[in-house]
Amino acid sequence: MAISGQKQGNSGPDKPVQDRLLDAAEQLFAENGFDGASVRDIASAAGCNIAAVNYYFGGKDKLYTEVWRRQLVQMRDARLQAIEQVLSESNGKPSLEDLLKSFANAFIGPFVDESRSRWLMRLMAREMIDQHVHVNVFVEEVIKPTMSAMGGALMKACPGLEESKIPLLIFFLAGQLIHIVHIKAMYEQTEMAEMPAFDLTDAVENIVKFSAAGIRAYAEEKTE
Amino acid sequence: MAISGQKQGNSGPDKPVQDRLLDAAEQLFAENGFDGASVRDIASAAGCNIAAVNYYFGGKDKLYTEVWRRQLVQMRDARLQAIEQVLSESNGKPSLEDLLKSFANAFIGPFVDESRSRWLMRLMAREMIDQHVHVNVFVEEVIKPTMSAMGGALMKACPGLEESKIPLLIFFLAGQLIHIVHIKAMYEQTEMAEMPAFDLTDAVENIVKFSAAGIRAYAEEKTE
DNA sequence: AGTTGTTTCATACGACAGTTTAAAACATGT
DNA sequence: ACATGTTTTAAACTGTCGTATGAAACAACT
Repeated sequence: MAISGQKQGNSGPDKPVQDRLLDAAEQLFAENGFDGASVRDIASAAGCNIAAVNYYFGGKDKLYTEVWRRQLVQMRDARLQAIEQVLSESNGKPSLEDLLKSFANAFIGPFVDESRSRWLMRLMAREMIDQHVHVNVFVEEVIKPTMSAMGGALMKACPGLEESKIPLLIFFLAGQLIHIVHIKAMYEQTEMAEMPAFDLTDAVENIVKFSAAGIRAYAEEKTE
Repeated sequence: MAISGQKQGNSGPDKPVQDRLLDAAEQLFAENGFDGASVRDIASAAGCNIAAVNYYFGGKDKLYTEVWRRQLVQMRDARLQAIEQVLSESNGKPSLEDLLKSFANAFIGPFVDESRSRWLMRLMAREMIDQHVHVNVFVEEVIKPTMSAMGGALMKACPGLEESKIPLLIFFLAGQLIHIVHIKAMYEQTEMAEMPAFDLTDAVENIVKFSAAGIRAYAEEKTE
């Protein structure tokens, strides 16, 4: 069993087998769920033999964990980078709207980017329920860093904010963002007659406006 | 195959087989997912033979659909009733906070009520992803009636609201509510050290405050 | 050329899934 | 008591799943 020393083509359809497996698994797991995606389908989509997943990853579970971990770090980095960028561009004193908008776009970015993986949301939503990989790694690798960075940035954008309420406020923001991605997916799968069309970027703008007002309701508290 | 004419004991452990199957299936589907819950387990939990699910429901899929439909109507009724009650108690002019609070409690009520079914959220979250029963019935039976009733009530509580934004605002509210239920579930499954304890009723109160401010940001628009 | 270590392949294995079947048990009306 | 229709049961059927195996193909180095 060899792990290192690959050719690392990194482009084109002749990537190393591990990468092809990870890519195929990411898509199929997200589309059909952990149980719904068979090892045979994954191997077939990756253009290799069934035994490859056991040979390289030691089993279906390990492959899934690896797929998941790959998404986690990228998700966290995108969010952290978006926050840092807003902070640096505003010399440490960003407007609340700018911060929210940048965070929101980084948050839902992976879910709408068709070129990379628009199945990520389903993959993540499944994981929130099925818990194949322990919750702790998600908390430690994504939630905690994100909450910490975003909380700090919020304090700078809204100096009057009560610190103890900040995690809750971020939860509210994240909840709205996740939900509109779900709604968007629902719109794509059914003909919602008599209901208005759904535009994601428009929804994000409104979340920014909505949440900015909600957050300010907590910032103005201290001044009264 | 007989469907009608049961004893309808309606209490105690000697309910008709169909009901026992539905109850057991509801719990096991929610706990382990559609694939994770085997017909054998369900029948065993219901205290009857494996063939009963095919005999009475015509297959695992049909049983699942029936479980789901049973939850849908009850969910919708709880929400509609909460809205109507607030409207009647305030003679048609409810305060925004009262309306939001009542709706929020009706919304998350089924998810926290341990006596009835605290697995409902997982069941519903799964369904949002896996789509075993067509989305249309969910849209028609729950979303549309809820949006219609809540939208009308919102207009009465906030006369200045722009009507076209109302669906979006309700989505935001629902997104926050669903998310805190998820967060609550995460807290219960891991030891979130260094993170504050999570109280659902407290979170709901804050959602009311947060969303009331957010909604008013759209109500005061017309007056400017 | 030959040896060695790695990767691919077709195939087989055991387990468990949902469903079907046919007989037994039961209830009901005559 | 009998006949009739309904429900329950145990066992078998068919298919698919994840994994294991051992041989073939390949690459690299002596």
